[in-house]
Amino acid sequence: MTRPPNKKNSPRRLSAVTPSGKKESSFFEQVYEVARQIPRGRVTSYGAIAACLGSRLSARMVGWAMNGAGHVSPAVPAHRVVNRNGMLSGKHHFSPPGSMQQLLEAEGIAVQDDTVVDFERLFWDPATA
DNA sequence: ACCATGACTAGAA
DNA sequence: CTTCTAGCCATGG
Repeated sequence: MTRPPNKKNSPRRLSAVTPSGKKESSFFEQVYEVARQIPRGRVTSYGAIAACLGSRLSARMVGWAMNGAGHVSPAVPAHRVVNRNGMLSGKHHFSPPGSMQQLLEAEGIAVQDDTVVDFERLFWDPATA
């Protein structure tokens, strides 16, 4: 299929706010949308979301986007997003930091040593949605 | 325009 | 097995 010489992929141009709460960015909004699709009691990894957006290498941007997940609406279940190890790498960004684990346990997800138990079993792939 | 940072990941030693 | 390095892309200064 002929793909127009688009310099960049512009899937959607929704308004979102950067972690700094300054302007809007589509990248963050895409991350928020995927994150909101995470079923309750399930978890996913930054790379999975990044891959769904097109570049799994941009997992850093996903995590960074989550920085603004706390001030967007509807709220984004950032606590369901962990790294590919199943570790709650971003728990330090919660307030309090232990709230992330508490939220996961409230959904039936066992967390031990800051790591999701049976992470592979609870893993939810956005591409499979 | 350039440099530094960031809730990551995969690969190499 | 563990530990380190490099790549990645977007935002801020």
